[in-house]
Amino acid sequence: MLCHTMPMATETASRTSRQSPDPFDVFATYLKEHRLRNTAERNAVLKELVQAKDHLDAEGLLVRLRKRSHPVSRATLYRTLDHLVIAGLVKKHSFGQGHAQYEYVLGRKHHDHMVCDRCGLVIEFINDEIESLQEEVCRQHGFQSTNHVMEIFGICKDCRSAKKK
Amino acid sequence: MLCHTMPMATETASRTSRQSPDPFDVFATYLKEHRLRNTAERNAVLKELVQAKDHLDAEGLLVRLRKRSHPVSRATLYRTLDHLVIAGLVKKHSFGQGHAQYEYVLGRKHHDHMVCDRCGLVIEFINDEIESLQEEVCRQHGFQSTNHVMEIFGICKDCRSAKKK
DNA sequence: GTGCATGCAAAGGCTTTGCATACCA
DNA sequence: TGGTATGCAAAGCCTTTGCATGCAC
Repeated sequence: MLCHTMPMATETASRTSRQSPDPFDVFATYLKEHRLRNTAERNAVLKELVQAKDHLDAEGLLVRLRKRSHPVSRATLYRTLDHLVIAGLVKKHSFGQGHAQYEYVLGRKHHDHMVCDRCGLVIEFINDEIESLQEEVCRQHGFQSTNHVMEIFGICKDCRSAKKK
Repeated sequence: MLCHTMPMATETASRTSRQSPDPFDVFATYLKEHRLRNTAERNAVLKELVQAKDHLDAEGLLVRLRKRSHPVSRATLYRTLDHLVIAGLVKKHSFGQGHAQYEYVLGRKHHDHMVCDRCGLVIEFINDEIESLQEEVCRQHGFQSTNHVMEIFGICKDCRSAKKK
């Protein structure tokens, strides 16, 4: 069975190739400007998100932090995530109903998501035409957009062929 | 307490210019097909959603039901909402973080939303070009879309001018 | 040293569930 | 009448918060 590893080229490129700002520097600056403290816990959370390839929820982050870097309490995790979102390093999504998912976005181009209802797979895609149409719509309504989300739910390629059998 | 569950003919007419299917009929059919019971509570919830112009959350529905038609318990409300979503009469959104919002959609064209971060205003819009681009993206990925959501967050016209003053 | 940050545990908000009773089919 | 639907209250889940202690600045 074929794997769908197709248009991820864009993604890998945007994350690694262009020299994007160092997340820890950016975070340090944010913390300084807001007179917040640069702690090991805060950096551990950021590190885990930078390393993660997928979207992670709070529980997943907690587990990884316990295993791999620096265990952190739930309270600190949530408080840190708030800062990371405000600082623009991380985006918060609510695909599934119930728990939020977090994604490291610094230096990455805006992208949208397809989410498989069956296996939970998240496919990212970029479509500039859609982006510019969105801006157009905002202009028409005098709406100043700060953020937008597009999510397509359905059944992914693999689940579709699995179903047929 | 009196509960009359039938003033729907007028309703449907006023809501849509095109003759769209009667929601109560559609629901009744759904219930019959699934061997579920056609109860006053279930119809009251549907009625409230049909009448509502805006997106409503569970709490808002509960309040309206208490005041205007037929009081319903939280448990029944949520259980009924699930059925309405499955039946395709209602869509569930999670704009705000925390509580879901419900919207009656039967016979309405698919549309997307702009949500004002300041005042909570929800503006609906339709853009066929975006729709077809979305379908195109799905085709490219072999993804079978069942639903999609586009939300633009930001500051609405009114809040922008209010801010300037 | 001064406060903010952390961790713990408890509380919060929304939603779901177990169980006895009510009522549709 | 049989068996689902309802309502109540309690529990679940994710997230936030209060408070004493710890640590960055």
